[in-house]
Amino acid sequence: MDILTTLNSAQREAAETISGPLLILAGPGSGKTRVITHRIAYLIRVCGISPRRIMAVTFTNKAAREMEERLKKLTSGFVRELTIGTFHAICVRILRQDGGLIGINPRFVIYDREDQLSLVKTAIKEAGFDPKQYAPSVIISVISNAKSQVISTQAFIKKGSSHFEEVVGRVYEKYQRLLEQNNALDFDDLLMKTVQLFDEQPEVLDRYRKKYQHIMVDEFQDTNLVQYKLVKQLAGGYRNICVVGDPDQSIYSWRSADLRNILSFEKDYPEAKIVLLEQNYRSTKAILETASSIISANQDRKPTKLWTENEQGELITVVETYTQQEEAQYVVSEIERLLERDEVKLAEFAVMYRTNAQSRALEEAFIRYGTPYKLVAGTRFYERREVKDVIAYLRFIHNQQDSISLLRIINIPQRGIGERTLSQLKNWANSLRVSLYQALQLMANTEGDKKPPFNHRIIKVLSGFYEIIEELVAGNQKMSLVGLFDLLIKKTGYKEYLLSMIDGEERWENVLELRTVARQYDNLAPFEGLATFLEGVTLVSDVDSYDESVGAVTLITLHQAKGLEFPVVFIVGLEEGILPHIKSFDDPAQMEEERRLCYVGVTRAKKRVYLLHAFRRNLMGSSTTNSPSRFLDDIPPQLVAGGYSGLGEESQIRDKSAFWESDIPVVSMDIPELKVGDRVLHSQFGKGMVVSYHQLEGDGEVVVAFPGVGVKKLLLSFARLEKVD
DNA sequence: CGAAAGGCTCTTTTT
DNA sequence: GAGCCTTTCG
Repeated sequence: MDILTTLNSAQREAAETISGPLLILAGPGSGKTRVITHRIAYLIRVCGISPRRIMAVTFTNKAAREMEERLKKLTSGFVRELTIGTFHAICVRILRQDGGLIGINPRFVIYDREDQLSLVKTAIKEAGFDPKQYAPSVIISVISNAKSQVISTQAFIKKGSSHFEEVVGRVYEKYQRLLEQNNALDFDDLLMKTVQLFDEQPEVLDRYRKKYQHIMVDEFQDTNLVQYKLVKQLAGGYRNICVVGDPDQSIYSWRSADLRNILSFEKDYPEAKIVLLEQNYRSTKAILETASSIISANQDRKPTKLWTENEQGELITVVETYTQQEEAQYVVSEIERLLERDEVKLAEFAVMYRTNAQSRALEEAFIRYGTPYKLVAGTRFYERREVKDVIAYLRFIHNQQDSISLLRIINIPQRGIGERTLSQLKNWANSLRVSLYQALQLMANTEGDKKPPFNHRIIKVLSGFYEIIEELVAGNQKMSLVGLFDLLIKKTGYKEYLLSMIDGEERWENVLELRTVARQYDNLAPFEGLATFLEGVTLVSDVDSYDESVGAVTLITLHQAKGLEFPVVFIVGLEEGILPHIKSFDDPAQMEEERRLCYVGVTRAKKRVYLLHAFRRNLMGSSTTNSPSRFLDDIPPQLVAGGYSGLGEESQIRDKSAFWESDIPVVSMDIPELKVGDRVLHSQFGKGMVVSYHQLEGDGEVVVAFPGVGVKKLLLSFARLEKVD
């Protein structure tokens, strides 16, 4: 019983309700995660339910990991057999295990957005259309939407009414056939095929139903129809299904998430108990009131009664700057100001924005001030070319039907296999009705008039590639993953290839980082290691690698910020056209989602909120002027420092502009000559060593490793580095 | 065949 | 401003 003593009465009720359907409507900061973890701990420790009979679905892998950590503490250990993960991760496991029954080869690879794009392009062409006339990305999103609602190709074609739908229908059909030929599934397939598996194989479903006595789903407001169906299938036996969500935080409708799932839940489970978590433990009264005033302007919602016992707290700061550069500069100088007052640490700040492009101006300001920051989406490690190349090799070694990977790697590093060679190979493979790789196999293993009609040079280069792959495939039978990795680099000459490039060093380091990731799978059996590794690298998201313990300011999109919290939050770009985004202007439902996005941002904050907007902003080269976001109008002036109520037509900021400029440190002092390996002294970070050095006009950009502090990118003119011996 | 240069189009958010 | 595609030249 002691497990639940730290919970308030509503939380406790939610945690104690273990049988039957349960809907928890949890406002921001209401201890939702606590309730879920404590509920699971209660099931295990008090009710004696085996962890193996519990499934918990989270929104990100990171959330799953954290929940597991917390549970380890609460249950003193034995959570290993718990099924916990995202819908996608859980479905992959199910399909590898049982997908064979609906014709899925367990060696399938998962196609990401980029792979999808090239496959859809092929599909469009094969269906006899022009990819320039029908944007592949649009077609992908229509197909994805269909899959999210478990609409098969046949069903799609049947219901298609417009000409466009007919086109998509035919492309959809081709696309699915291509996926099959490549033995690949896209993200949506992982979910849709699992639902199909359960539909078509009742005895398999029955096995899973019997296994999972308790199912919990977090972030339920952001589930789509296929996920809802899946939950419904699995919970069909015991009906012990607990879903947790907040309609006001639904921000993924563009990914086919459907708020109506909450209504469906109440309808499908009329006996469901509903628990409201309304006490907020996170934010000050001022912040909560600001958030409420923003969200209450939405028409299509039920009113809520969020409250907090926390103090009133600081007023909200609303700032208009002239440009986005000044906006960024304000953020950094304000952070530096608060840091000096010693109340807050670097990691306690977050800067949030609507679009990734906005991070650039921020980054530049952080670099200029030498203020450490971490960009959550920034690097997109797994989308880097060199990382994708190596993964494509590994993927192809795992599954030689994967022609998308084959086409990616066949001429990297350059082997003289160009477009013409490739089209000859394709034609020959098509005429024999075999895959590209089977064609290579035939070419290498047949003699006489069975030989392909290629000239000598082409046969030679293609054979060269084929032999490398064969050797690697053989290696995968007996080597550890890292062993295979190293063999791959050696046989392909990939390291030399990278190092011959201008930014080769950095790229090679990324490959080494990927190798470090691979090491985690090294203790698995040869074949298993590669399979698990590939699964892991395709299903990771940017937030998954986000580490809050790093001492740096967080730069993050509003979408990614969901579920996180920070003492101080800056939201930038509160402008008409940005937040709310221009794409939502003609659709009231989308506009409401923009508002929820703003609400999510504000409710991340514990102590202080800054809302910024710029008068002038550069978008795609040209400069635009935006008026302040309509969301700002909904904040009562008494909550805003200085009683902001819109600056009106005559923006005062133009006069202030000079003030901001004077705040920029002036380049005047001597700039030390530095080179890699030099030791330097920084007034704040102490002693460090120069890791890289870039000469700029009248300045220099250095990356310095400060022991115990971390790696920092600095501009010499601002960082005031001193060279030491 | 491949590197380099020039011209085009878009930009929301992502498992 | 960048990424993608096409064209051109070696």
